[in-house]
Order: sequence, then C-alpha cells, then structure tokens
Amino acid sequence: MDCNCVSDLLLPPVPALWTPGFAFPDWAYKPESSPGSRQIQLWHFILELLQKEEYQGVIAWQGDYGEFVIKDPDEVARLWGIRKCKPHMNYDKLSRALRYYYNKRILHKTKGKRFTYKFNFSKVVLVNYPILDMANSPFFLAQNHFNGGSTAPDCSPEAIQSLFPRLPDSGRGTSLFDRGTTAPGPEGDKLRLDTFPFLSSGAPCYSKPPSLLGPYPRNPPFDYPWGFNPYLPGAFSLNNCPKLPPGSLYPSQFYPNPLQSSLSQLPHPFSSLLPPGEAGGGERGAAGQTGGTNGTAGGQPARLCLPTYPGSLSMGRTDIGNVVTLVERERVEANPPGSGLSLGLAPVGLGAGNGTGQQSPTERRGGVKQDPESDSDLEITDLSDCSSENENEHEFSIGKESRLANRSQIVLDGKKGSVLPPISSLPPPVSPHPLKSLMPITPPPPSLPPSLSPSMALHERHRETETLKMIHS
DNA sequence: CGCGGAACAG
DNA sequence: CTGTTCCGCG
Repeated sequence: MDCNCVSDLLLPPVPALWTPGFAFPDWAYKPESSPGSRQIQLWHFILELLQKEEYQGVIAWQGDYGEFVIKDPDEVARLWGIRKCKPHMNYDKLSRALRYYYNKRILHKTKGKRFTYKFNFSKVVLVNYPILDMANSPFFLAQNHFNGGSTAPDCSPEAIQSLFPRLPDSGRGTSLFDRGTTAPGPEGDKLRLDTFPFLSSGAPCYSKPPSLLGPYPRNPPFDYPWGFNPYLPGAFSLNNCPKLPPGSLYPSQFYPNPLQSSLSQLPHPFSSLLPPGEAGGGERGAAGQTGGTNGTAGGQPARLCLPTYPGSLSMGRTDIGNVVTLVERERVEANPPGSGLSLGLAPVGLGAGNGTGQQSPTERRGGVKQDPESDSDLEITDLSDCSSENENEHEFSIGKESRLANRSQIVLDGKKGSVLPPISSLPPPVSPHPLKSLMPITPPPPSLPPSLSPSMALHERHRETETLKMIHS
C-alpha cells in the first residue's frame, strides 16, 4: 500500500503488455517456487520493453541478434522500479540484477559497448514453424531414439505454439494464446516460452499465418508469430533458401554454421536428415545469395535440419514460425547410450568435453575461460531432455553454484522424452544487420528444389484435410 | 562503466 | 529463488 505501484496491471509505461491478458506463461514467472509471486522477471521486462515501440528510445534491439542497448539507463531503471515498486531503483542496481543473469546465462554483456547486453540465446532453439508438427515428425521420432527411445514426445503443437509470444504488432491485443481456454492439459502448462518478441527491432513483420494455424490437429487455433527469431530477425523469412532442405531450421545464409559439419557427420538420424545434396556438400548458392557465407570449409551452411516437414519452406514468411525453446541444461551429461547424437554436436561449442560429460562452455573462470560473450559461444543446446519443470532437475551447474540454471528450461510440453534435437546452438549470424535480413522478403525462388516437393505435398495434404473438414461440416 | 561479493528482503 | 542494496575494485 505504500507503494502505489500498480502491481500487475497496467503501469502507465507498459500498457498493453501488462494487461492481464498478456501474461507470460506460468513458467515464465515462477513456476511453483515462489508462492504467489508471479512477478515478472527482469529479463521479461526487458524483453517487453524491447518489444514495444514506445520504448525504442530507451531500450532497443541493436547490433547482433539478441543484442540490445539500453539507451536510457535511468529510464529503464525507473520503469523497472515502477514495475517492482522500487522507487529507488537505479541503473546500478538494475545492472546488478542483469549481471546475475550472466551466470544464469540468460544474458551476457556485450563488451565494449556501453549499456549493451545480449540475450544468450544459445539456449534457445529456434525451430521453424513447420516443426510444429514435430510431434508427428520423423524428426521427433528419431529424437526419441536419442532419448533413449522413450515414448512419444509430446511436443505437441500446442505446446510449441505456446512458446510464441504475442505478436507485437499486429495483434496488439492479447497474447497469442490466452491460455486458459485452451486448457493445455495437465501438464500442458508447463514450460512455455511465450515471450521473445525479438524481432521487434523494427520489423513489423508479424502477421498471422492464416492457413497454417488450423491444420494442427491437436489444437485450437493458434497464431504463430513468425519472423521472430531472436537470432535472426527475419531470417526465417523464408525467403529464399532454395537450397535449404525442407525443414531446415536456419537459412543457410545466415548461419555459416559450425554445426553444419557436425550435422552432416552425425551418425544416424541426423545425417539422414540432411538432404542428400546438402549433406554431401550441397551447392547452395547458386543464386548467389551467398550472403556471408563464410568460406568455411564445406561451406554448408549449417542448418539444423529437421526432418522434412510439410510446408516448411514453401510458405511465405508468414507461414513460418519459430519455436523457441529455452533449454537450460546444456547437454545432458549422458548421451544416450546408443545415440550418437548428442554428441556430434558436443564439440562444437565447447571444448569437447574433457571430462565426463560436461564441461561448461564457459569454463567458468577457471582455466581457459572462454569468453562467454563471444558470439562464438555456440553452445549446443541439447534438448534431449525435455522434461517438465520439476522432475529431474539435474542441472549441471556450471560454476560455482549450481544454482544457475534451473528453471529456465523450457521445453516443449514437457514430458520426458520429448525433445528437440540437439540442434541448437545458434551459430552466430553472419549478417551483421539483422534488420536487413528482415526487410527483404524475397519472393520464393521460382524453381524450388526438389527437396521441397515433399513438403509441398504435405502442404497439400493439409489443405486437403482442411477441405475435407469443411466439406464435412 | 562494469563487475561480483555479501547481506538482506519477499 | 530473484532480485535489491551496498560497496570496493579495476
């Protein structure tokens, strides 16, 4: 009462965002742990400000993907103070809180740039929207293998969907999923990342993918934001990428990817996921869009491929959505016995495990301390453990206290077993200009590679389904 | 400015 | 736990 703070509802400054309707998923606040406290966390707050154009003057995306600069520290602090009813908040304090995120690896500081921080999306796995069907996708099935062959993953579309944030622009209203109606089921609520409105960096390119919404069997109508990729704003705009295999997660031009090689070499499933052309050294580029392809050997962009998925590339940017998964556990220590999977990737960001299973990418202030900040911190996120929040929280603590990561793990609907591939680790984007990538929504290449065909077919299938439904009704 | 320890609060 | 508040250090 002393504090006039409007606790959760509208604060003048942050209008729409704070409306009741717009809520971050439960997990985003504090799952079970702190009773009653559903206070928004600082990073959410930051994300939200970032999302609102109104605040572009005080904080905005800038620089690399996921990187933002606090243009007006005092103001941001003030806003935060208001939000938290901490009238004496100031940037020094706020920044302290931000620093704690370093350990949690949610954020890191962009050295050399004042007031500039960067979300550490290394733990964020982005998947193309198509993958929504991942539940049925071979990819996931394959995943299971990795996981030890557990049962079907429950990466339900809805779960995934729920990962999406509300679209900033278009919908202006409420969150994509006002869950509540759609009861996700018992566990459905678990981890959902609904925020990450990244793209706001100027890309008003959100729109709802109309047709795609419906198709997913398990759920109600969802919206999928697209273009929303922390790492690559707009990168997903499907534009191009004729060369990408259906299902690729990342447009090659953006990711010169280190993983690439790893992927292609992956033993099972993954390798097979790569389209023949790709795996062997595809030729991408014909059109030249080389954008930044680094000449990395083999050159293949890396893309984390998902199994082919219907409609993946063929649709317009709007069709694509991305799933963001935040995984806290860096790789589960143990790779599933039979699976080579976890593995292949492992080396990529870290120093190839020295030790049994787990080394911190950051190699905590000890020996080689690699700079966490560097974009090169490609850590691989191993999603192979999609457990729900509690359950095994074996965390790997990297560091002094293992309290680092615990909750931020966001999984797709949780149940163990369900998982995304260790795809992750978003490699550093090649393009320095996120915005650039946004704008050009190049029309799809006239001729689609054969690899797309399948997806098209599937796409068609969807239509068919829809049509049938209509007819039915 | 930025960092991280420490004590403390809710 | 997630900050908040202080503080000394570089």
